[in-house]
Amino acid sequence: MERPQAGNHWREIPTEVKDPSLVTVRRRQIVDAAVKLFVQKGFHKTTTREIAKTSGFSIGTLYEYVKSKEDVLYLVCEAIHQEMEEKITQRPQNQAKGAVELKEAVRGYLRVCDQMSDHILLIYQETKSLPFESMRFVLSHDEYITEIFAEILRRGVEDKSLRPLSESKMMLSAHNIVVLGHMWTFRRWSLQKRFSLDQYIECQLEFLLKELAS
Amino acid sequence: MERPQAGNHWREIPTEVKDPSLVTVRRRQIVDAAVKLFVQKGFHKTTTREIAKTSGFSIGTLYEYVKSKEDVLYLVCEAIHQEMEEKITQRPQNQAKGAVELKEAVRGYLRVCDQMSDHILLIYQETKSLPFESMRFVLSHDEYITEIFAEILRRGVEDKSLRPLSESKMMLSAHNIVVLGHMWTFRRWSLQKRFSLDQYIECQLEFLLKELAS
DNA sequence: ATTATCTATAGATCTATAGATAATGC
DNA sequence: ATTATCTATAGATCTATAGATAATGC
Repeated sequence: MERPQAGNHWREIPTEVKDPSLVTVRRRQIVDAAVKLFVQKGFHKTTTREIAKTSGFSIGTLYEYVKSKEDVLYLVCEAIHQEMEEKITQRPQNQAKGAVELKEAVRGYLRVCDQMSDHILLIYQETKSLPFESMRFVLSHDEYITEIFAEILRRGVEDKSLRPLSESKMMLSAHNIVVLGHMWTFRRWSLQKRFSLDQYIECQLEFLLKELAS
Repeated sequence: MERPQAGNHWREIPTEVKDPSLVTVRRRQIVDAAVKLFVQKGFHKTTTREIAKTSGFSIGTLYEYVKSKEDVLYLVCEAIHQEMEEKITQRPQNQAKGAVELKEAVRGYLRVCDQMSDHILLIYQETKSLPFESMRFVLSHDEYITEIFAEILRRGVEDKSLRPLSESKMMLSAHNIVVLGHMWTFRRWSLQKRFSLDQYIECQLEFLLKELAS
């Protein structure tokens, strides 16, 4: 699964274990366990012992695959972002253009956010617990997603199905779109009183196209 | 300073100290110290000793004014919300109506968010660390702010300076407005590369009025 | 006498590692 | 022989409290 953008590589986390495929398997176990526990109780209230136990091995083994508890958090953030990027970019590239492409992309994106709401929430809440370097890697993911929408907007402006927009306004609109997905996750208790996912999507699209359509 | 809404009262946190005015003074010291520390290093990485020391008294004294560390977090959230509500509702009630009132209110709100960005961020990141009951009180603040904007939208629709909107779409738009302020805080590193606060406000208002103006 | 504050620490963690054991492959 | 895993625990916290001291007001 190639990363779609050159600048978007991940940090190497050191391990004591030699067999790379075993590292992959065990770290997947660690990530699955940790995601579950962090979503339930947050990073700080989860202990390394719990992570090890839920992963299916001992605390000693856990520390063969990571150097610290913060490494686990980084692996979790990385895995979540990879999953999001895959889901977003692997949408069937239908041939739509301009405003129609935008609608399709926003629909797809908001569905992904809905599926991954716990994970998005987790990242919002725990990113600041990462060491600075790791945090920068995590934040760059967000810029990447924003850039995807900026590109679609540029194409829409070019083919005149969207009204003319300065580069800055295009970026702002891209940010707004990304945030539409996040707000569905962190305001869900409030929003879901009134809206199903589909209603939310269609209403937001209506607003968005009032803003942008030519 | 009357609370502007009846349903919007705060939790009582028990104390061992008899003199209520002393409790007010000391808790203000605690909140000021804790806000500073939590913004810097987060709730979990801040120790009760640090809070006591920064407040200017001993750990023993701290525990005369709160029962637990989580009480401190609750007091912090409460103080931040009070400050926000005051700043938002005490805007000079100019006589503007409809779309103009909306613009003024959004401008005022986004300025408050800019001033309080560290605090808004803090609440986003640490609310889930509160015990359930406290969390509900904190979340109700958000609904209150949203309702302020919903009211303005209703008036604008009524006087026809805004286009007709169903009650649901009005609520959604109110949520969107509230989130405009929050996103300025949690995407500031990205947004401030391109926008000053004033530019951000005017661009978002332009988008918003394209959506809503009649 | 009562209230507020401080010092000292009990008790309960939790992370990370050292050293022992089991499994694998030559 | 090497690699992976486990057990047991060192060492370092951190929260919350008990009991001692100082300050206040009658």
